[in-house]
Amino acid sequence: MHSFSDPRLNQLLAALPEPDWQRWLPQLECVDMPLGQVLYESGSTLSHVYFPTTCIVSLLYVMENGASAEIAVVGNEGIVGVSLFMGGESTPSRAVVQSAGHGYRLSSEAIKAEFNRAPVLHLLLRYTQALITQMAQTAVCNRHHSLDQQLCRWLLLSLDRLQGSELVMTQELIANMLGVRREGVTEAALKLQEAALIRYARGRIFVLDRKRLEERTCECYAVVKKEYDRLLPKVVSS
Amino acid sequence: MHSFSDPRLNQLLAALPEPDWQRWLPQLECVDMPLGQVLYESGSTLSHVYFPTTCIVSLLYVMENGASAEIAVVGNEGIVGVSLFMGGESTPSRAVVQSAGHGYRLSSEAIKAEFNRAPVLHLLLRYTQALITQMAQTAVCNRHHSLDQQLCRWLLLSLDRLQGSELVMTQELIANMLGVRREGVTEAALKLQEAALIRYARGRIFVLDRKRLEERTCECYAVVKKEYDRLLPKVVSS
DNA sequence: GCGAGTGTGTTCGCTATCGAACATACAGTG
DNA sequence: CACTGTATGTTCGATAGCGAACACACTCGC
Repeated sequence: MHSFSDPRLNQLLAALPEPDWQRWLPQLECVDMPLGQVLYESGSTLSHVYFPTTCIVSLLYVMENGASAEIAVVGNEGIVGVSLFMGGESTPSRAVVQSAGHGYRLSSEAIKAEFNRAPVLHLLLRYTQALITQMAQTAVCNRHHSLDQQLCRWLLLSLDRLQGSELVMTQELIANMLGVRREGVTEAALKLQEAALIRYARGRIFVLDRKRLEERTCECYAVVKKEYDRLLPKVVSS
Repeated sequence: MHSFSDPRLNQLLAALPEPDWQRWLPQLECVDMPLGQVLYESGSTLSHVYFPTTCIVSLLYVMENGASAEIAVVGNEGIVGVSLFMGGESTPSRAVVQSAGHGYRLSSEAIKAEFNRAPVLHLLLRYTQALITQMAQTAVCNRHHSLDQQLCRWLLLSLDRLQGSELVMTQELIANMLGVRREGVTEAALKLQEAALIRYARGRIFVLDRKRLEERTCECYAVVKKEYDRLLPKVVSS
């Protein structure tokens, strides 16, 4: 028994009309995506687009001084490497696997060829608009909301892209994503643990009370969620 | 003598191949864009896309409590209303004229019809990628850089979208855009004035030393600038 | 069962920004 | 010219998050 996941766990792939799907299938290549793997570097020419199935990928901007901040997160609802079909070939950010799992990839030539066929295009563009919303909301949240709220938002966004309620993730890594100090994350996480919203231990976080996390986060989470729901095809629960 | 500007002051329109341009021209409608005009509201269905020629438009997210933050700025290099061709029809932000002037607009039906013709598409998508970069960098900047640096960035981004070196803009408005207090902008602006980088008086800001503004801002400005230069057609100086 | 490495908890002083309140000063109106 | 509104300047205490340093504690490999 191999560990390859069903490509249609990715919602964009799942939403492809049958003829498109049949054409894509032979070109899709399953790839293992271990924690920390870099899918593309800032400014590098992308060779593939990635469709996560069971992993989560962070889009990070890495500053000149080495500090970084997550500007968006992509899971099985999306695609990594939109700059390939947006026409830029590269983008000044890095894509890193934030939660290990699998995904499928398609070569840049294949995606560009596909993109020149109209029907597929609209689905990918709608997804891109949702991604834009997530970025915009990240900007707003960074400006206006507390670390506590941002941690809740981050947990929820990650949770939405995984099955189950466990995240494999250290506070140090979360701090890198949010662009804050690790100590700040420790304090915020302590509060959440004391309030029995989450429980964690050495790199594992269990979400105990999702509902109250949603109450505790800022409006940014809901705005992004609503926009993904609006723009992307409904998921049939598997 | 009317005050209508040449539509080809907009760089995207200017970059249209001749046949496309001939087809678009009769559909373009010149519109006056006074300070503060709202081109679209959060969530509303867009009726037109706008091509600024001599104005600047801010894309703002307005929070539940009424506070706002600018997530991107569009001038004669771009187009307002990308969600129309991205497929979403609306977006959870507001577009407001930040600097008065003129622009041209195209009805949603027209832009969608045009978008289904391949060649035009690539130009608009490349622009959209540049816009995505601006948003991502806004998120990073909000997280990591000082108000002083952000003010420099904002001035430079605005300056790039105007001819001349004067901005008509109060500190209060800048504060709204940056999502900070007006007093903070006053302090930062004072420093810049004392250093003779700018001079201002009652809603007019004169940039005296652009070079040193660039030295003083964070890397975010250069990242965005470089990406616009890379992705968009070269401008022929008029 | 020991040690090294990793993950988490705690503390302290520091700084940028906030929130609120108030002062000044210029510009257009009548 | 006086009045009014708008734009800018200044101050004060409060606070969130930073930077640095250090303590503890669990886990894995030997």
